[in-house]
Amino acid sequence: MSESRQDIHNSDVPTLCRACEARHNGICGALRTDELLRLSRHTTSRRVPAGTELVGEAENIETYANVLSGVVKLSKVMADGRQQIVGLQFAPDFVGRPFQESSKVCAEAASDVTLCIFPKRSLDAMMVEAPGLEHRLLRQSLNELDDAREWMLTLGRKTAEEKVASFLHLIATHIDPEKQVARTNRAAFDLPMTRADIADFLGLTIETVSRQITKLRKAGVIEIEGTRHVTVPDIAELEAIANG
Amino acid sequence: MSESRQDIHNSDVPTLCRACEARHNGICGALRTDELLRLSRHTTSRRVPAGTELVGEAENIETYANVLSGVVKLSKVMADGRQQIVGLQFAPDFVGRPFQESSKVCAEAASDVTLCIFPKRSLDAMMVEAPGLEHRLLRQSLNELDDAREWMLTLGRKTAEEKVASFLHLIATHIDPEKQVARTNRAAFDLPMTRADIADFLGLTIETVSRQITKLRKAGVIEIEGTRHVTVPDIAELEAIANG
DNA sequence: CGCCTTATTGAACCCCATCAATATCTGTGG
DNA sequence: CCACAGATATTGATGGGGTTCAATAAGGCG
Repeated sequence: MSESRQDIHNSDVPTLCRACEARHNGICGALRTDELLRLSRHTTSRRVPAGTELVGEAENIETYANVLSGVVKLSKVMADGRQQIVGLQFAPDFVGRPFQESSKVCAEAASDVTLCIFPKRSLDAMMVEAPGLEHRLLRQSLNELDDAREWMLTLGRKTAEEKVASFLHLIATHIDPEKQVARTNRAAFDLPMTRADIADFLGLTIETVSRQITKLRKAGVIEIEGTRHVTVPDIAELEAIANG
Repeated sequence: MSESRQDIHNSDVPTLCRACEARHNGICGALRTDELLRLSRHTTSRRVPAGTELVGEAENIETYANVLSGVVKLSKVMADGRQQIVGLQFAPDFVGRPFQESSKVCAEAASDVTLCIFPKRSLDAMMVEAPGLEHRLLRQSLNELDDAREWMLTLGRKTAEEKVASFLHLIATHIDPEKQVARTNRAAFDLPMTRADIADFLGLTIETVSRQITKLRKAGVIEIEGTRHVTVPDIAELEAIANG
């Protein structure tokens, strides 16, 4: 879990990584200081504005990345344009698909995003030497699989109102990597994506999303300022609606 | 990919494993002969009839398993009974959730199933020694994640007809582990599950599934004998319908 | 054959999509 | 600072795909 915890304050650790590792619990935590240093030589930190396409669907992958801030959306598109968002990556998630030449999804910055980008080859090579890396990746993959399956239940069986409530609950509990599962029953945050994105995530239309948000607002389950800022006075109530 | 290929015919390999490994490409392929032998001491092969619950939702996990034949369904249930199947495991898939005490899904035999069952502790211990095991598990997890995301598109954006066509295509291409992606454009197979299961997999009702199957039959896309046996004269056509 | 489970078919309804109009937000330039 | 324009969001009216309720038919197994 934290093999390198004592390394965090080691002055040999790249500054970029120190700032990251101190707060997050990403895959790089599996690396020893010297490995981290080696990887960081080919690493660049980058800020990209919302809407930037990081990897196209069926496109060859040359790089991996860690999300440092913001939200990355993974989506799939059908021939006739129908779109479905199949995953949201928050800090400190790893973005990439090892063992595969090309991506089966499109990765795009949903909000403004800060990324730590490194070449596929570098990490692939390091995976052979440092088994802890594969261990971390396996853990994250299994968590993502749990999330994906949880979302399949939402997509397949929930009503529009339950879907929107589920989405708001997801964001409320994931947007801020600092306060892990805060014990307060209250949350305030900015929606990291447009109504169109939310609709594509929920398998709904923009109009239905808008109507359900209005409905939740009028019912006092959420409060909204502008179109993006949401306050949830009672997260438990929101969760109850999300789960029927 | 096949580190132990030369071991397959080694007489030291447990008979159970020899029969399995020869045909399939499961996670045990990552083990050396002596490791395989050690694991096999705690391993039992078991046939279970359709409907057998293997792991309950939120139940503690004591064992893992490999699917040797048949289909295992993974499902989630809401408080009010709404159900969604979130994964289908075919031979030689691994069934289990490492790094977690309890399961977030219910695993149940969809058809009659043959399993190779081993204690969680045994494999967990072996994962520490044999890094190749985690490598295999990572590969399978990433593939399952790809599958889950593909299915999210189906659940969120496809019509009932496209969903049923997608399901039939999935079964046609996965039911028989022997003939990997057969090059013929024709397929014949038995549906491994009831209409109720299919509905729960597609996020539809039994009635809608039945109507869409009838529709595909009348259109000549599929032929049906009894309620289970399906023939697909033109898989490409089925796939075209599945993808809009 | 007869019983029970599973599947099909029919009719009415409803939730969400679609089409359409209006409102609000955002940022840019006068 | 305000006006304007394009993008984004809300709200309304209508319609359709899938659900629901109900009845009939077909398998499966003693």
